[in-house]
Amino acid sequence: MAQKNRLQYIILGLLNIESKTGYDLTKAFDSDIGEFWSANHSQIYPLLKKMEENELVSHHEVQIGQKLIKKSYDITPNGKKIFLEWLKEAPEMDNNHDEFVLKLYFINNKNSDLLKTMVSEQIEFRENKLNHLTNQMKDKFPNATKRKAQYGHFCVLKHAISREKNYLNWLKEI
Amino acid sequence: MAQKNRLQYIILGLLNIESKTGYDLTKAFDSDIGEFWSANHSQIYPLLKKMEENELVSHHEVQIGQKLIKKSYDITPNGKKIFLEWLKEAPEMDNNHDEFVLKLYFINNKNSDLLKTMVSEQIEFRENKLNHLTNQMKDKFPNATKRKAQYGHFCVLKHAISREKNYLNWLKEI
DNA sequence: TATATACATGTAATTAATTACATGTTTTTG
DNA sequence: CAAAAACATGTAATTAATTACATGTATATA
Repeated sequence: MAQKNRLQYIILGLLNIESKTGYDLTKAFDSDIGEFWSANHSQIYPLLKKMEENELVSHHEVQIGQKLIKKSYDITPNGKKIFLEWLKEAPEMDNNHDEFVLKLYFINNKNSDLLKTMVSEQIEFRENKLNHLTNQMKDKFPNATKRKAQYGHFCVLKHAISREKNYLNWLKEI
Repeated sequence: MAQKNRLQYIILGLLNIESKTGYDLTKAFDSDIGEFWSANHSQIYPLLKKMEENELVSHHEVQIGQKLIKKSYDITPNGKKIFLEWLKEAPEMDNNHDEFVLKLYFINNKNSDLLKTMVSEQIEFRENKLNHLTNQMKDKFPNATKRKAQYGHFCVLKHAISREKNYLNWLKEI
């Protein structure tokens, strides 16, 4: 694609919290981060290698059981520097690539059956998502202490929830 | 990237309205469609060529001035079929890749100066965007007739506006 | 104890998308 | 009329990201 190397910064951000293996990082995209970003292990492993060459991360080996040796990656001082610089830069604004919205753009007949089906399916989908997100919120931020400890994450989740609510309102108006 | 060929469908959708040149298509991403999707001419021209090979589009030549010959592309019956099939499919949901949100995720100190700067800069940015969008709305949909004629586009713009308002509310809460 | 599931780590092939390179014509405007 | 801006169309190099290929270990469970 030729994007702005965002995965690299996400990896740095996650390693900045604590040492992680490629597998741990991969899993992060199935849970927390996965709520708003995606990545595959087949992209993560080679990138970790490249980042190690560039001295943004290093790794130490951890023996598990009899044979298995895990590579646990750590952020280097240089990695921290690069990460903080990125945090401080103004974020790039790229478009919301929402395929539902894209499709809708091409539908000009207010009364078409296709529009009705699309909208009602989308409503169902979004309601499920909203449900999932509110559960996440209950699980992860049941009290003020947790909200403070991970304030950024809390805000992001709150954002996702209000976005879904707003999305649903809009859908119902159509 | 290995995405789902969405640009191809956008091109089909735009050609389905009327015959267009590569340049016209490119410009579409600076105006209407550009509000929520992006593409470069260096991606559009080769794709048009490929789509012509696949018989989704064809072109006819139009002489301009003395020397210049424009290629105006038309959607083929097969192209229309493919486009409508795509419209009917359930849209793929991919993540909102919002870099501001991503950065926020990594900031856990509620009182940090960085957070304050980031949020206030983002508020400014989003207010400009909201402003731009409401102007678009006034320009393009001043009356009910226009809203009906391009209902999809109208809905998309309304969505963008309500999304920005919601985004701003959320930002101000932080 | 067999077996399924989760853990763990890679590479290869392909495609999508950006940035930069490259060239020429037509129209507008000062 | 000269110059700038907009029109017009491509290619090349690079990078990002997905899907598929490939292999093996450790742990939980039936």
